[in-house]
Amino acid sequence: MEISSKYNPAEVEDKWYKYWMENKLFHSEPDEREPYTIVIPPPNVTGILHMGHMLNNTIQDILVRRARMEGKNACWVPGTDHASIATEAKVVAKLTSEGIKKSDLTREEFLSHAWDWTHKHGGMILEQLKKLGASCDWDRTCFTMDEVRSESVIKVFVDLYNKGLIYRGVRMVNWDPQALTALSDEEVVHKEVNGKLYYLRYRIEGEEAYAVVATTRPETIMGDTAMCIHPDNPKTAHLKGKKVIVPLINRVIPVIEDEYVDMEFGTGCLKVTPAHDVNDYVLGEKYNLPSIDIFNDNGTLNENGAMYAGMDRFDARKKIEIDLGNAGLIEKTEPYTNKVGFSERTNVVIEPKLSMQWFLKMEDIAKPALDAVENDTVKFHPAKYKNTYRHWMENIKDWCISRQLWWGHRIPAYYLPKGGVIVGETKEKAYEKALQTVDYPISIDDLRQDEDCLDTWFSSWLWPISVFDGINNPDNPDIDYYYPTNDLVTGPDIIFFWVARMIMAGYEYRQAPCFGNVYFTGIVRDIQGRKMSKQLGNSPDPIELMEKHGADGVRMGMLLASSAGNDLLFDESLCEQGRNFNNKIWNAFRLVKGWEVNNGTGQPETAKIAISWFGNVLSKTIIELEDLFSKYRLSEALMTVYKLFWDEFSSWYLELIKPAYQQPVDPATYEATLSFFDSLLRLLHPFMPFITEELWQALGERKPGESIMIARQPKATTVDEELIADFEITKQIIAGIRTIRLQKNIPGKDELELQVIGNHDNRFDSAIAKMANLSSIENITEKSEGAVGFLVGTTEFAIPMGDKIDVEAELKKMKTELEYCEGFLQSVMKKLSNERFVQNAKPEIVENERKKQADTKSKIALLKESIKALEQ
RNA sequence: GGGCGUUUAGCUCAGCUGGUUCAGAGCAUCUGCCUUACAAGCAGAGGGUCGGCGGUUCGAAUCCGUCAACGCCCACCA
Repeated sequence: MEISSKYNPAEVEDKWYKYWMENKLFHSEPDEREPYTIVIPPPNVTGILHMGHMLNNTIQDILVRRARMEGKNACWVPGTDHASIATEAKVVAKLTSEGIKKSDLTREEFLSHAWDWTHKHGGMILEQLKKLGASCDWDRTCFTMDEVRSESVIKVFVDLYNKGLIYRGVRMVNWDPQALTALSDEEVVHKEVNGKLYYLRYRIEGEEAYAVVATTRPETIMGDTAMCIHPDNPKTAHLKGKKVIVPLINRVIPVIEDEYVDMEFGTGCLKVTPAHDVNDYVLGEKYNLPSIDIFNDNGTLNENGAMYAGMDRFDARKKIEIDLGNAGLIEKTEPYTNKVGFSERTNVVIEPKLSMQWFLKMEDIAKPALDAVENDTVKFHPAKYKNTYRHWMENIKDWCISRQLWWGHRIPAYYLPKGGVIVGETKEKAYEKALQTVDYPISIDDLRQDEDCLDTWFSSWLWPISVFDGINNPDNPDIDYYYPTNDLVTGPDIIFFWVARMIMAGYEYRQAPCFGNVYFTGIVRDIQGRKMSKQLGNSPDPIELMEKHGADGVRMGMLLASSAGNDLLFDESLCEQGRNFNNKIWNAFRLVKGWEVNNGTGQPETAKIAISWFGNVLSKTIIELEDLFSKYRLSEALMTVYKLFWDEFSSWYLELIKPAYQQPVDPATYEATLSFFDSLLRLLHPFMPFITEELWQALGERKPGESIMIARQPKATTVDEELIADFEITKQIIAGIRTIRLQKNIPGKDELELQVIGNHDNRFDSAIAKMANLSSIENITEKSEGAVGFLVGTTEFAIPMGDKIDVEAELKKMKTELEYCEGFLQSVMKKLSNERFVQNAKPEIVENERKKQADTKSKIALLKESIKALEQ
């Protein structure tokens, strides 16, 4: 049969993915086997695949496929996230482009647009994951806003409310003036911004003097309700008990004293704007100050902004600077860098704003979740993230869970006509409850549902439970079987958003951890170490990459770059390495399958050696791999299999057993080789699913529906370490001869004679002869004249050269070697003559040094002899 | 401002509890080969005083201190 010398992924990948799907090989149902469960970190429903997804899902697929091949009942649940704020923003933008304003639509109309959008663009990312080979159980695909998940979210909200853990209150929250919603602290990113520090003059009431205040936000002076000084600050002591006048608007405000004020900063005077600064808010509470809100929700100034009403906050800042300057009320300005909060989603400057929001009390539910990670019930890989986690959990603040959005789970709270709120899973249930609590007649239509919806993470945190319907039906067979899940693979950037909260939900609703291990991937960066981003245009399109290099090639490229716990610098050339490896496997297969088997052919000695040696190397590697997988060192595991296939199997084993051109192979060797190949494909399968399936199917007779996917991982047998070590010496001898060939320009076709001086194990001589193309191997006592030699251990090997020898070059080489050996011997002797070393060091260490000493001495003797012989 | 982490070959990284798997791997580089599986390949080779300084020890890439550079997380100093 004629097979191309290049592997063509495009021809095989879709075929096998279809085959796996048709045979339901991804699907899992509870049975008597041990379960292995992963839930996917749900990507945004309308998102498209980027390199971060590629990495994350490649890792999950490797873990799932490996577990499946270990005989576990593997289940990888896929799904998507409704991504409340991001999706709503996209829908609003789309409507705007069509000339439709959100404010002109009813909630129902808007949601209908949002669902249209979701159905049109949704789920594409899951289709893309199939290209990667992801072995998800697609029959279990979930969406955070589908019926079961929505019901779960509402149920949990009601439950937590009834437990007294959810409350409603006016708090200072992070307000996004573009998305027009509150955000949790985690959704705010602080960035350094170059701005100005303004020194503003506040006239002291009844005096001609001024008190000067330093601020970065002069536009907020209209909201000032006090000035604050430190009680012990001599510089500001003259202001005690006085009142000052707010510039421009001439409102009189008191001077209060609090130790919060930093005496060193600015002028020692602080303007207090309780409505627009978190610290000022605290001061306002403490001293019972009025709070004047000067902003509209969209960041423009309201009627409290006096002559600036209607202006955008940043325009107002510029205008007020001019006006204050003209009025002589700015003492000076200086350049100033400070940290400003930005919305993670819309990237606009966050405005601290007082508003009524829903909160979840965190302290109690955080406790078991903190312990679980501390005592490794939930293990973090790498463990360094335990510190980050602990710090956050120990300082946890209540979670603002309400969002002023429509796209999401609407808060199941219903307001009564005469005040008060009832929380219930449905309006009907709330109404029933209301009838019991109010003493006036009401109809169900009198109940008005809260307009807000819940933070997206309020549904994601239930994910490991809700995908198995464990909230609505806590005793169903799926949740009993699959929960707790085994591994979670995600990025450290969402450790607080998601990971921590899932662990909390796990303890709150299952009294058990939601997963055993969390594998944190690094961030995918480009080769220069920059984050991949649309703006930079440095992010390759994953689909194009897979079309170019094959999914297996890209998977390998991703993994090669991702050493455990570090960011990865991704470069397309890594995929080329993956593709090259695919070709290597492909061609090894072509070689083996091209052989003719002849029952009459006897098994050569070299083949026997090769089979025995490689069997041991294989077993040894299998054991190594088990260890690496147990530590989640996947990149190293891949490298280990890579070297096993490329170096040990292809370069050594296959070359050893390869019959002469157009000669048949004996059946015993052929069978052994097929069996090794089979094992190698199984070891490789979790990393490169497509090519391994293609070749495994062609390697032997397969029944319909059979697949390498559900074959077992090969098992290790006992390992003969000594045999492996001895063969390593054989490799060195062969390499030594090859080096001489190269140096002396002797073609591979020319047969050589090998002379051995000293101890030599001749078990592998036939292998040496074959691999180095020798006509004879001879034990002699003295190297013949005109032979070029090399040392392996303390044994000398030599090739007679006749007149080809370059005496000068040989001498130089040997003298260099001698010099090195003498230096080495000296350092060993120095150690051994140190009494404290001999006394204190472990006996085997000392023994080792003695052996080094003896070996080096005999080497030196050999070299000296050879040099003497040459010099004659 | 606090906390954590990183620094080992040109690049990306392994080196756990100090001493033969201690100076390693892959890629890149260099040399010679189109040898009938594979030139996207084969064979071979070179390359690092383990960030700087100090200490502990018979012995330090490994433990301690300190400095430097870089990265990440957290924090209300206007």
